Amino acid sequence: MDSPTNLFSDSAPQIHAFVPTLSSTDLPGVHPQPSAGRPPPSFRPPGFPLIHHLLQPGGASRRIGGQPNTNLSTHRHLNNRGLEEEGGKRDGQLEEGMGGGEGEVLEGEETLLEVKKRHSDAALAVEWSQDVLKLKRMKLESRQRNGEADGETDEGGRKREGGREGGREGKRREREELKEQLEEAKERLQALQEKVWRAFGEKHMAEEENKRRHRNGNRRATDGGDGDIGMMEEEDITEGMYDEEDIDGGEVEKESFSLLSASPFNNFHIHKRREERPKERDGRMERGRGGLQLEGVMEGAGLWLDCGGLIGGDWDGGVEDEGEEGGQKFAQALKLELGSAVARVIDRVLRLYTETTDSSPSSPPAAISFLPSDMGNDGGRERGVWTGLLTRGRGEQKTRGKEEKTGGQEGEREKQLQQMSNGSAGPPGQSHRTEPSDLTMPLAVQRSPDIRKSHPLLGPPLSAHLNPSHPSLSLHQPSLPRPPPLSHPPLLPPASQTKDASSFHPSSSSSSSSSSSFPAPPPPPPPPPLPLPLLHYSMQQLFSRTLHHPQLPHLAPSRKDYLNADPFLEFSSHPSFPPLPLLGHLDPSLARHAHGGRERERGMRGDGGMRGGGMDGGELYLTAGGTQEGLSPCHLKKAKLMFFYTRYPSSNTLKTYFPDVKFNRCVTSQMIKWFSNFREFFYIQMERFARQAVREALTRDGAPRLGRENQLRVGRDTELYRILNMHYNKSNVYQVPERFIEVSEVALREFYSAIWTGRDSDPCWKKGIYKIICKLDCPVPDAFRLPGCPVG
DNA sequence: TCGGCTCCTG
DNA sequence: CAGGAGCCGA
Repeated sequence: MDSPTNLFSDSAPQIHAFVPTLSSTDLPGVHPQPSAGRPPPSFRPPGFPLIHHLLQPGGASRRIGGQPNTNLSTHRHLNNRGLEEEGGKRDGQLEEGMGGGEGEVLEGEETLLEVKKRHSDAALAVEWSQDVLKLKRMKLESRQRNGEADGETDEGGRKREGGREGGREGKRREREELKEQLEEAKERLQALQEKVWRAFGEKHMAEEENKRRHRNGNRRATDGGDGDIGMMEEEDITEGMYDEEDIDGGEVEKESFSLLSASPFNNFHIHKRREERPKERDGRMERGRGGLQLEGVMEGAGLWLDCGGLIGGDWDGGVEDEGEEGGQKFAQALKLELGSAVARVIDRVLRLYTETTDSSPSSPPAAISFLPSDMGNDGGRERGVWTGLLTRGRGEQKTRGKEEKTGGQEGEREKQLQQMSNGSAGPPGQSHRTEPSDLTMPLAVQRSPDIRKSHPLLGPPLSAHLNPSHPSLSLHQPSLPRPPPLSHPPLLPPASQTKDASSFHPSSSSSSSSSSSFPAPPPPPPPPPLPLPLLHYSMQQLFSRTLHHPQLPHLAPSRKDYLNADPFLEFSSHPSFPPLPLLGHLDPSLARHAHGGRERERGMRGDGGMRGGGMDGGELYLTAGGTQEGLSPCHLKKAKLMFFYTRYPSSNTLKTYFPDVKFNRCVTSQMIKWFSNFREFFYIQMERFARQAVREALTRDGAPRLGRENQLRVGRDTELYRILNMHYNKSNVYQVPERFIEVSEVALREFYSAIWTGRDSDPCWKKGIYKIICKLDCPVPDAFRLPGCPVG
């Protein structure tokens, strides 16, 4: 978890995919030129298939050459492209041909496979390519017939039977036609092949041909054969092919630069790519040019595909025939154009929005959120941050020293705060609390830098990826020295500590001061489970507002006002976090589940509800006097944030910081129970990571040294930090105070020490640790004294 | 006796 | 996260 800038910088390439410079014509895979020499027979302007794709609601990813339904869809496309001219007479060959001539195919395929196994050198590539072209053609023919059959199931078996009869009659003639077409296609494709060959070099093409040939063999076996090619033992081979394709089909497809199969927009591949992206990024430049360009295409596509069923949907999967390539290219071009256009619109809207919020007088300066987290000095600075959020200028008074010196003033201030909270007008933020659904890491990784800059209050991201060139980095990565911890001397790791640190320390610290000087970005932390590109997020935002609350747009102008009115809302209603996790995929019905049943049952509304009406579930708990009989989810979130400062709050402390709660025995117990649960989680994690560290220390070198303890740290780039942040600061809109990190480190080391020395055999071994941690509480920032929910 | 805490369970 | 049991100290 590190500076937010880093994560956004990391996502920059993907965002670039939307900039106009990457228009569809610039994309190699979309460029019309490569298809110039392609056999045109089956190409049609894919108007209908395109729309068909766009209208695919499910967005289910389809694997190439995979399941029958995949083929069905593809066949329909072929059907729709006017291949009907060959008519029902071809239907008859669907089964007939498969039974008749497939043997040759398989024999040839066996031969090819054998050859492929024996010879991998480039010299065979050309020869193979001819075979591939042939097979491609066969496959296409087969698909056409299959499409005839599959695409018209509505008409029942009658037409099929009729077609079968017609097929018998014209069987001979059609074979001749097919052969002619095959020859024609061969020639054209061969010419094209030579072009490609020249362009990309023999070796590369040889490999690609090898792969493609293999894959084509698979598909042909899968799809059934042509009329002039026999079929035998198909099942066995096909099964094998399926297996093989399951295993490495995606890789083959990804690596191949196949002009015959320009279908890089494959969900499977995209997702696979995303998983590999971190480690691939470095090596990508070293790949063949074709591969590199294809990467660009795929990256761009990935963003759209991530929009789930919105538009990417079903259209990319498995379309691989040259006959469809034109349509595919058209679809890709349109998709990219749409993508860039929508992205521009979204960017504009977001820019407008963020300008209004940034220019609002009560908005904190951008730098404030990235103040060096030197809460270690007592949290005073952090308090300043919070106070700055609440009321401009008040934060300046909040240095620790001043507070101690001006206790009387603070008392007055507290009175004022209490008045604010109990005033008849009601706390401004009370009615605007929000419950943003959080998707911390994934978003953070891929959110736009612009967004991030405009919303500096976002918590630190997890990733340690840096883009030092990013303009905001200098602002937000101050080089202030890390403050000394309060009570416990920090067991700062030695400078030499690196990779062999414990797993909760996956990389060098980039937090605060020590990290910014690291020359090279540390190894990336565990990748977020669901990276969310900006577009996805933006679309989610737009859809969550428009779909859930279509009336919202007209409320947009007033947003600035109520933002100013409620400082908490600076966090809570911030659009920087999607209201819906990726799960939703822009589908409101799905997104509804993402908020969790309990909160909804309690009257907690989704993000949109709060924004639209300024209502919040918390209001349901309000009594006439402005306090609540019960505890709302907002209170829970606030309590979690308070846990960053105090692990063992007293009842009085709780009453002080929850002025809007009407405390009774039950409520107090519940809140105390909350903190008890917080502690439990905290200690469980500490113990878990400490044990892991001990294990690793033992396995690392047979003679473990206690010096390893020095590597026990909880930097913002560690897994432990990520877990803690996710638990207590799920929406990640609050900057975890450095103080808490230090406390966590102390706890971790205490656990480690206890486990290391075997003290954990004592049933009460944790009590001593509890006692230590108990003393490390620090004052909660005054901002928490305000009623309401700080971050939603 | 009561409040608070930990531990366990669901 | 809540509920309950058990423990401890005021």
